[in-house]
Amino acid sequence: MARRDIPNIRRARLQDVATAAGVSVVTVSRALNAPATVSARTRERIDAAMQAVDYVPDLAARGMAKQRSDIVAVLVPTLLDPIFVDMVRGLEGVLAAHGMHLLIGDTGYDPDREEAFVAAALGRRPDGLVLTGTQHTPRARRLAAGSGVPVVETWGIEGEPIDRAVGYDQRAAALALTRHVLDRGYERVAYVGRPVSGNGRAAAKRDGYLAALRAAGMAVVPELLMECVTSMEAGKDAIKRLVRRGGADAIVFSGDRIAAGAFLHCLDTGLRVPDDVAVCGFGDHDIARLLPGGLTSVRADSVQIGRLAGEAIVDGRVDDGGPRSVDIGFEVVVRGST
Amino acid sequence: MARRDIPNIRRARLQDVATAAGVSVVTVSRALNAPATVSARTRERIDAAMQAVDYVPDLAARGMAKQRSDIVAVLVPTLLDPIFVDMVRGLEGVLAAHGMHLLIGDTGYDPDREEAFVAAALGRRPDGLVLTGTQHTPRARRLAAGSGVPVVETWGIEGEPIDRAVGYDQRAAALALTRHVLDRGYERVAYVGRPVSGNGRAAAKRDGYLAALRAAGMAVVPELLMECVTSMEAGKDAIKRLVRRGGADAIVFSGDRIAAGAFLHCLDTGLRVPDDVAVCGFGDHDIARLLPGGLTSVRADSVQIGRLAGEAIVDGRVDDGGPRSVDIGFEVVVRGST
DNA sequence: CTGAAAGCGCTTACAG
DNA sequence: CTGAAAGCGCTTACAG
Repeated sequence: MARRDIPNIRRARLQDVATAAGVSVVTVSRALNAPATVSARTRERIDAAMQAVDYVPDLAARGMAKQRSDIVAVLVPTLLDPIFVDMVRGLEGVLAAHGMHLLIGDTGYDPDREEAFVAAALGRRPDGLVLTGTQHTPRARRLAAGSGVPVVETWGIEGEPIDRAVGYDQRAAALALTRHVLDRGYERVAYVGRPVSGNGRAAAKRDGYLAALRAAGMAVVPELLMECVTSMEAGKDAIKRLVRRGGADAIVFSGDRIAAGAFLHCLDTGLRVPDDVAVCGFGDHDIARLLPGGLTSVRADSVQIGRLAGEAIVDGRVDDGGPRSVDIGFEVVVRGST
Repeated sequence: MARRDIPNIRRARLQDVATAAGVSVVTVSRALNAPATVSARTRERIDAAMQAVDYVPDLAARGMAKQRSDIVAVLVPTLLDPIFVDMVRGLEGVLAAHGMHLLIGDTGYDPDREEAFVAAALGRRPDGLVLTGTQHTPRARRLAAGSGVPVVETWGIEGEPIDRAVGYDQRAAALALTRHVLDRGYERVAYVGRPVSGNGRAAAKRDGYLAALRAAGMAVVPELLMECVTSMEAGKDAIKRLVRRGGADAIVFSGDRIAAGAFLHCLDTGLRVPDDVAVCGFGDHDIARLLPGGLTSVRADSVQIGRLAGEAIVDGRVDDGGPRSVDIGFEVVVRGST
C-alpha cells in the first residue's frame, strides 16, 4: 500500500463511466440527476459501469456547476458545552435528511476566530451559515450579510439579526431564574457565568440577574458576581470560593455543567443543597434531572434550536421577507436544589 | 432584504478583483497564493480591490484546480457520548491549525448510514477520512480503501486497519477493569454496554469482561449481561433492573455517562456505593472525578486520539508505508466507587 | 432519448 | 513580473 507515494490516485470520473458504458458524459450525468430522461437500457449499462468502478460523483465540481454546495457551516463557541452539541445534533438531523453536509467550527468564544471561520466557511459557498449569538466583528457581520446565503443566528435573539435568529430571551430567562431564587427567600444570591466581553448571551444573562436583584430592591455585592469557564471543575472551584468568601446562600450558574460540578462538590464535602447553599443551572441537561433531589434549571430546547435553524436554511431559498427572529421560549424548572 | 428572491447574488470573483485592480486573474491568484512573485505596487492595488469587494476565494473552485479540498470528513456514532465529542475537538484543533475544515457526520451506530456518509464524504474529495472503529460494511470499506485518501480508524485497533488506526485495546481495557472489580472480591459482577451487533468496540469490551470472568473461574450469569443505549437515564434504568433482578454487587458500565446515571440514582435512593453496589465506567470523563468518592474508570485520552488522527492526515501525504495502528494505551483509574 | 459546447471559479505550466 | 491557454469534473441549455 504505497498509496502515499502516488499523490494522485485516479478516481473514476463521469468520463470514465461514460466510456465504460459507451455513452457520453451528459447521459451519465442525466442518469444520475434525472434518471427518467434516460432510456432503461442505457440506464442499466450506466449503472453497471458505475458499480464496476465504485463511482462517487465529485460534489465540488457539481456544486460549482449548479452553484449550490449542499454544505452548511455551523460555528459554535465550544463543544465542551452540551447545549451546543445538542444544537448541532438537531441541525445535523435536518440537514442529513436533505442530503446536506455540515461543516463545523469551534471558535473558542473568540470573535476573531469566528471572523476567520466565517470567511473560510463562506469560501465553501455554503447553502447556509449558522452562527452563535448576535454579536460578531463588523467584518464577520458584513461578510455574512453580504454573502447572499441564509444566515441563522442562534440562542440570543437580542438586537436585529443579520437574517434569521432562533433562540430565546436570555435576559428574561436569567431574570426569571433569579427571581425564583429570591422568592424562595435567599438573600445572598451569587451569579457565575461566562466572561461577558464579546459574548452577548453572557451579558444578557448577567443583566437579567442584576435586573432581578434591582427589582427586589437588593444591592449588588461584587464578591457574589463571578466569571468562569465552562467545565464541571470550574463550578467546583467557584462554589468553594463563594462559600468561603463569606457566604452566598444561593448561586445561579449560567450552565448546568458548571452547576453540576458545584452540586457534586457539595455532595462530596457534606454541604447540604439547598439548606447550606442553593444551586441552579441553565439548560436543563439530563444531569439536572439526575442529581439527587434535582437541579433547578432553565429549560430551553437546544436540539429544537438546531432543528429550526436547519429548517430555516432548507426552505430559506423559497422564503422571502426581511430578517426575523423566532423565540422558542424557556421555562424555569424548579427542583430540589433551590 | 428580498435576498431570497434573487437566487444568485453575484459574489465577487477573482475576475472582478482583477478588473478593479487593472490586472489579469492570474496575477490576483498569485497575489493570493504566492505574494512574493507579485510586485509590491501591484499587490497593493490588488489588496485594495479585495478589501473593497470583501473578496472571499471560492474554495471549491480552488480545490478542483489544486486537486485538494482542505476538507477532512469525520464520522462518529453519536454526539451524545462525550468521548466522541472530545475526539472531534482534538481533531478540529489540529486541522484548524492547518487551515483545514471539518465535515462531520453522525451515524447513529448504523453501518448503513455510515456507508452512505462515507460515499457522500468521498464525494467532497476530502484530504482525509476519520472513521470510528474498524467494522464497516464491505462497500464502505472498499470505497474508503480505494479512495486514495488517508483513512484513520479510531478507538478500536483490533484487526487490520484500512490505512491507519489510532486507539487502544478495548478488550484488554474491559478485561483489566473487570479484573480489578473481581480482585476487590465482588462476586456478582454485571456488565452493561452498547449492543454488540455491528459494533466491534462494544463486542471487544464485552469479550474482555467475559474473559475476566473466565480467568477468575466464574460462570457467566446471563441476567447480569445487559445491552443499553448511551445516556444517563439508561444507566439509571439499568441499575434499577440489575439490583432488583437478584442482585449484582458490582456493575461495569461501558461508558462514564451511563455509569454516572447509575451512580446518581444510588445517591438519590440511598443505595450505598460501593457497599451496596460497586459501579465503574469507561472514559474517565470529568464527572468521574467529581462524583462523591469518585468513579472508577478506564482512562484513555479521547482528545489525543483526535489529535493523532489529525496529525496522521496532515502529514499523511509525505508519509509512506503500509497500514499501521497506533496504540495510545489506557489506564484503570481506581476511585471510591469500587 | 442522446450529445457537443459553454461555463462554474479557480490554478498551473508555459511564454514573454 | 505579468498574461493567455488549458484544465479540474461536473451541469445546463440548445440542437438534433
